[in-house]
Amino acid sequence: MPIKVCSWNINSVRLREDSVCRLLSEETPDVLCLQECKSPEDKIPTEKFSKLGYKYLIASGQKGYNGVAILSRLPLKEIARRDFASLEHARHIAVNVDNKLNIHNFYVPAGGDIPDRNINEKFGQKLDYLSEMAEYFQSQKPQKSILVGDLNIAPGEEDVWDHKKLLKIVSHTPQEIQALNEVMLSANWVDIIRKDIPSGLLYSWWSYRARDWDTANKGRRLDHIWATKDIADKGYGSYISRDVRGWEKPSDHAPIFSSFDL
DNA sequence: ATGGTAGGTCTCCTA
Repeated sequence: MPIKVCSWNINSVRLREDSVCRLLSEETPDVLCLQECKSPEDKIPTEKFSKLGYKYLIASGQKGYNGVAILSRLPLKEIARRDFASLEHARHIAVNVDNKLNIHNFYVPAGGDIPDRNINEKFGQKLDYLSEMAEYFQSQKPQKSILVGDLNIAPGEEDVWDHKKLLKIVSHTPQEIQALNEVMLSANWVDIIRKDIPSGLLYSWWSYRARDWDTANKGRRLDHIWATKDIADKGYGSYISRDVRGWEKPSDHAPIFSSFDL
């Protein structure tokens, strides 16, 4: 049986509980990885998710900011939660799914506005976070693993609406793209979304600030699904549900999907 | 060059 995985920055799981239910009903992923839950673990709603068959939830939460969670209809076991860059932020959780594969769910720091760590502390924290991710995976040598989440970096020219205009904008600077590449090389991760959809513009995020996000289409591909090389060939059928960005009271991110035939 | 919108710990912080 293939396992269908979804990653979605929900921007408040409590405000968008019904949107999560709608996504689960319409897209039926086996595992849903959420970021920016903005909720302590014990205040994440569970009842409606459970009624839809998603009985397993493992989360790392905090009040007001950040927060990651994994919802599943297959059994989950927590295998890690780490405080990369010692920020004391809830930005990582890792689980084993049904003894078949491991999933790391990340919410990488956005990094502030100015891409210079001497002026902007947040940019430095983002780079540190990424280098500690790389160190971690270098020592772990993960296998049969998936890494998903809002990595807050759009690495490719076709992952942003204007490559040249965005080169100095946090999320698309060469420095961040290099740091993300180091993470990728640390465990031979393969970008499954781009393996399945190798060319063409592809976005998963559109700012709330655009007057008409759909027409302007100034998007970025900030959300990712990677797999270790040993199972990369088993990944298929990736897609991004752009329609979800147009739902009532939307998150600024669209959910992304890949399936794995394990 | 600027400012635009959204969410939560809500006149301030984060994205």
